[in-house]
Amino acid sequence: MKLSEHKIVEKKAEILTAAQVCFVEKGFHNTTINDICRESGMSAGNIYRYFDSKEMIIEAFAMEELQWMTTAIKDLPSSPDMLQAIVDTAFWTAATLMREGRPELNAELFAEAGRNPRISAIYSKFNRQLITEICLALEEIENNGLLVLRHERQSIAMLIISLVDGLVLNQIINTDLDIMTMRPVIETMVTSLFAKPAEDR
Amino acid sequence: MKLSEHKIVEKKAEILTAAQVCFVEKGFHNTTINDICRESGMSAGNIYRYFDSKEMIIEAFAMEELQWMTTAIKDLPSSPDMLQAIVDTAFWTAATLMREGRPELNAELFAEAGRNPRISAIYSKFNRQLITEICLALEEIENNGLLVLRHERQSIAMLIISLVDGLVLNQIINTDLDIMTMRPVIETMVTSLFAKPAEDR
DNA sequence: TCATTATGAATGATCATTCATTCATGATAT
DNA sequence: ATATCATGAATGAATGATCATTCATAATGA
Repeated sequence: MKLSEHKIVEKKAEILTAAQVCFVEKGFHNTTINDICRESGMSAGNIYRYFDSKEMIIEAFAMEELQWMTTAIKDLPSSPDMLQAIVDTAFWTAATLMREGRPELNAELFAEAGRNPRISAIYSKFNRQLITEICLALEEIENNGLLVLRHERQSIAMLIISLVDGLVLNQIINTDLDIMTMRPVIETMVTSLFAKPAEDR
Repeated sequence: MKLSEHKIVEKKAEILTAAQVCFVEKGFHNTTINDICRESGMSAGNIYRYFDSKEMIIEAFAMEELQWMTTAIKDLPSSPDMLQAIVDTAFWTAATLMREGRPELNAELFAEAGRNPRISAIYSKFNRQLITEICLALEEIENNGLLVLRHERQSIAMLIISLVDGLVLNQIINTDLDIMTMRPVIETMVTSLFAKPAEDR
């Protein structure tokens, strides 16, 4: 009996979940197909029915992981206090990315992007989306006139993204880096990028 | 004729330089000993006279790369304008780490630290040194009384480090990220962590 | 029964590591 | 000065392990 499209997606997801567990502890390249077999309870041959190669598993995984990040931003609420919304989202994103082996996966993705053009392309695409999204939010801030941006929208967006990425990755080597206690500092730094219309620069 | 201690160090350095070239383009795990042979013009057997294993080459390389970072900070000048010195050093460090395949190597190091306890230990050690060094500079700022820290010393140090790391790594996936145009934003963010004594918080 | 899914041993490639051998150079003896 | 030796440096083919991938076969179920 042929599997429905839906069931196929489910199977793939199952494999990717197993792969993720392996990737966290061994990284992309030290994870073997057999590791993924063990973790998913599937045979090697069967995994190859759903993915053409190990490479494709890594790619699909990267897509999924990065997709997560952009959807997280997508519902950046269009609240009256847009600045607070940005700070909250940045903080929440960092906090979420710091749980459950996520920092390790992020490091793996950066490293892979550095040498694998396909992963790099995927990452770039999502990153551009992310920047665009943040810029839109910044535009909204400018338009409502309560605050002035002290720098270019693009630059501000990149800096916020970098700050979050940096915090997440540093968690790997500094396990007692507690994001909660960082909140006030993050708030100060992000807020400093804006000024009241009167004072300007 | 036995090689002098000095010559041995030189040989090792030669191998590490070749390894670095390979690591940039293929990462630690896709680099083979033969790649390093080709790049260094040495035979496999000979390389094993200087390093016990590929693992040890990676470790030695990590040491060297991280050492660089701490020495860069070590001569954080004890200038009258300590705040400016910190901003300058952060900026200069980021700018330097963004050249010549360094972002790729940094990503590789983070990824490796996430799964290899020996690399993680090395990285943690250097990171602690870095934080200590920055905290000392912050203490000096507090002592001379011209500025007040708006947050804990440790937190400020970690945030600055994270910001720099994040910028460096984002360079990998955003090749038109130009650190020069980021300078004013970095300056704003770092400066925001301090206040004049009068206003305080 | 037959179409499809699943298995897992077999295949072939790649690699880290080893080791028998060669090479280079300085010391020693004539 | 020349020939011989000794020592450690360097080579690169061979070894053995590990893996991604394939495929002949079995299970499943409509």
